[in-house]
Amino acid sequence: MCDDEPQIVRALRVILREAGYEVSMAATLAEGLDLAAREPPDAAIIDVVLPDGSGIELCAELRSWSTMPIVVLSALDDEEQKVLALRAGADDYITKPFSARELLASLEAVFRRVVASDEEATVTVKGLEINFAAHTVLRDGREVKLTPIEFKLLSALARNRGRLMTSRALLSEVWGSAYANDAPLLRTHIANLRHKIEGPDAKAWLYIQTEAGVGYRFL
Amino acid sequence: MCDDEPQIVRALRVILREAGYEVSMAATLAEGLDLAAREPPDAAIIDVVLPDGSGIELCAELRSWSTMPIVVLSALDDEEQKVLALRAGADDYITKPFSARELLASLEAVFRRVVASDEEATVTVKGLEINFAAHTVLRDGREVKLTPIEFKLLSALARNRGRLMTSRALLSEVWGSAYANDAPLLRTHIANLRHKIEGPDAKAWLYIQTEAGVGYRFL
DNA sequence: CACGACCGTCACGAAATCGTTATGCGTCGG
DNA sequence: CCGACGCATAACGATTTCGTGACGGTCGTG
Repeated sequence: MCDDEPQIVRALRVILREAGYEVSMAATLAEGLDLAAREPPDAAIIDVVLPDGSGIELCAELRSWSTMPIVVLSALDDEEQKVLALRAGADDYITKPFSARELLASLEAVFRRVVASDEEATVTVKGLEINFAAHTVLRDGREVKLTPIEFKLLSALARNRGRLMTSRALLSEVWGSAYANDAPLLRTHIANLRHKIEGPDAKAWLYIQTEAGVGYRFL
Repeated sequence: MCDDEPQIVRALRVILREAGYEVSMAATLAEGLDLAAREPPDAAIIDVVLPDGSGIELCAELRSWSTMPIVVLSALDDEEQKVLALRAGADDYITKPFSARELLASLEAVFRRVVASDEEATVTVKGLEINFAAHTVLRDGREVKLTPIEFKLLSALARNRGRLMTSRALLSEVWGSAYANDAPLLRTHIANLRHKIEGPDAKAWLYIQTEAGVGYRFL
């Protein structure tokens, strides 16, 4: 659980303990990241607003190396934010105030979903296999070497496969919200990424389509 | 394996043997309990319906004194029952009919998940054998002497074999969270460790791959 | 046809990261 | 008391990776 409001923390702890879960807590983004890395929990509950950043960033960060179920809490019922959270890899989005039953139901649903599609840590599309847990990409069986940023970029795209992602969304997910307007930056990295996952010689883009003026789409 | 339907028993035995597992069988709840106590297996596969009781009971019974991975088989895809089984301590729930691949995937997933708390497992990869209980490492039969920290480091990597571990995760697991940012520390110990488990002279790293900017991967 | 908007590509300097070696400190056993 | 050992830290060269700016191509519009 990652939240900085004492009330919420207390309430959550009681609810979860009572339901038989073991709970460990962090108050900031950094702490949450550290905690999750040190003793990986079965699931994560994250508040959107944290002292040192956005819970959605933390969500994306966790998703880059873990498949644990993630539930995001938010004070406002904003459709936009909800979509952002889910795109960043969250499994559910709950708005405060919420009832204990609501939260527990969400958790159980998320658990069921994960057990069912367990180890869906790998996405395969047209001969391109992306393994999130191992941080590897294979094209027709051969490994493709990607830089950290290229992998984050590809992950963000692949997690939303089929959907169009705006340049703004991609930039803030990979580089952080400070870079949200740096379109040229995104262009060069998309170019580099394409050359690695498409063949060295490719006439048409097979995996990453560009939607002029809007963004990019994976598939 | 604990099941009373001859067809299933035969099929399972073939599937598991073929995958390299050693199999012992029991037909009833009582037999299963007895077998598990007499020669504790690495994992248990239990049918929900047994002649003398419920497989879920057996599951709970085993859980009271063992941490072995447990997979529950059921003829009906009942959400309610699935939750019951998982609550009783099962690690996965598979509905019949199931494919061989499905079962094996489940088993592997469950093994990976449980290995963390399993102290008596021994991992062998490409001539490198790591015995967690005995704290020993053998390369091609010859013992390799490791310092305590080197062994902890190798263990952390080997327990998550195939997966990429963040430098941050490795540091907090081996040295504690206070060192989570001390990348240079990790580097030198990785270097020392490599020189001991790879030959004294090795052109490419066989066991520990490095993913620049992210972390390390064992395999 | 001229123009602007947008995209893909290339090249280059700055910064980050990695592997390695060396040094100093503390501990333990002989 | 002294040497051996494990460990943390520092330093350095080599390589990789990143961000930026410039350039050319394409498309749609007036």
